[in-house]
Amino acid sequence: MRAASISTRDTLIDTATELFLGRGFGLVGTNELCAASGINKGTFYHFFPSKSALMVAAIDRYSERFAAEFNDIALSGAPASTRLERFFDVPAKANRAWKSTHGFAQGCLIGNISLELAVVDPDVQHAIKRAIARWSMPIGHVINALVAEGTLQDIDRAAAAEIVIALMQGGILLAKVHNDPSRITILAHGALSHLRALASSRPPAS
Amino acid sequence: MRAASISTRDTLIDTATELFLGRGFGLVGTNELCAASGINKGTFYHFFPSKSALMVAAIDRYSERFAAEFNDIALSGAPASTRLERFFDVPAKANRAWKSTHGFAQGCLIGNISLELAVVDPDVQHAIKRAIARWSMPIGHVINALVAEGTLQDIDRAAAAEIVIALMQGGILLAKVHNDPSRITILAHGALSHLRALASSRPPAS
DNA sequence: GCCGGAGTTGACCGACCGGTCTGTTTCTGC
DNA sequence: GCAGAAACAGACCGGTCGGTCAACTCCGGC
Repeated sequence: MRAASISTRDTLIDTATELFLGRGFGLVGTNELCAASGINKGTFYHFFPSKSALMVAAIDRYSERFAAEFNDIALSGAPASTRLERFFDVPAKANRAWKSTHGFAQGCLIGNISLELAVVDPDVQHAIKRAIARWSMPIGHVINALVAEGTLQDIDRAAAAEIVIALMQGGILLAKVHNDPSRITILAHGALSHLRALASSRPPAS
Repeated sequence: MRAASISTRDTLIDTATELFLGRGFGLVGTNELCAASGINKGTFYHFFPSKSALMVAAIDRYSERFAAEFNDIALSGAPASTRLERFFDVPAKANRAWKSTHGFAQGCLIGNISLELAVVDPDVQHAIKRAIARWSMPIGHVINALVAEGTLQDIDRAAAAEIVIALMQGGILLAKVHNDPSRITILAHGALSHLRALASSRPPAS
């Protein structure tokens, strides 16, 4: 049935996200993927031409899910500096949820997979760039607001948004190593100061 | 001969570091490891009980190499704030060197491998914690100096050092995604401001 | 001068890898 | 109610995986 087929594909993507988050790409096999999804090999390759194609789909869905949460924050009525800090709650919350069900902090699919496949598989590389671009938009929106209200000097929005993403990723790494999701939030406290220093040292026109 | 045996082990660790940096742990096989090292399977398992034991050895050597460079910077006569920024030159330089020989930015062995194996293999997890502790020492030394000279309010040294490491890791991720090692240096500019914000919001006694 | 052990070799192991193929079932459009 | 496509099943493929093993070389100590 068609409805079931869609959910089969979805199930595959969701379990893939779970497993790849836990052990990366190379250490998770197609058999395991199928078993965990409750489907057969043939069904797997009916929906995806390859294992790495599933990885791309997982990255896309994963990045869209987070982008939606970032958008909600960006469009909320809170003060811009508050919204900036709240962005960090998104990965922090996801990490806490994961930890409560799996027992350990999980990290970020984008950050984690980038080494393993970014170089080897161009499609994955593009998916990762797409994810960062998606996340940069709501974050850039808030940075815009910070500049407009004078909290921040004029600054390259895209570069600043990526700095924020980098701060998150750094925090996620600490969270993973120490198995403590609250480390992500700590990084949030310095984000605005960090951007301010960047704005004063590197004008956007440079 | 004994001399050759030591260098065989060293070769194995060095080529493992190269290969793991390029494609992670799971996607690099023992056969490839042996072929690239110019040795045989038996020799591999003469020196290491398992593939992941080699990973641990590679992490240890890798972290020691960087720790030595951090130490040099920490003990140099430069102003403390300059030393803080110079820490970021270490991964930036390594990334540039790698890019010039391999054509792409490589990332960091510790940051990259932590997802793949941190949970699965406790030995690797400990090696990663060891690496971060090693790096925290010279960085903490400079943070101490910043506090002593009044540039920074009193702050939890260990936590602050890990923040700096997190900033580096975030920068390394950007460098990898954009294949541009200079992204690491950009993160350095805001490091001091970031720590200052942290110091004022979270006193060390908390 | 030979003995023991470190170093090294490469064939070999079963398990599992990603992926293919041939069906069978189930839904949909007509 | 049937034709055709989409969904699903699962046996099967060659190859590679991490790891083992028995044999051999080489060298320092006695």
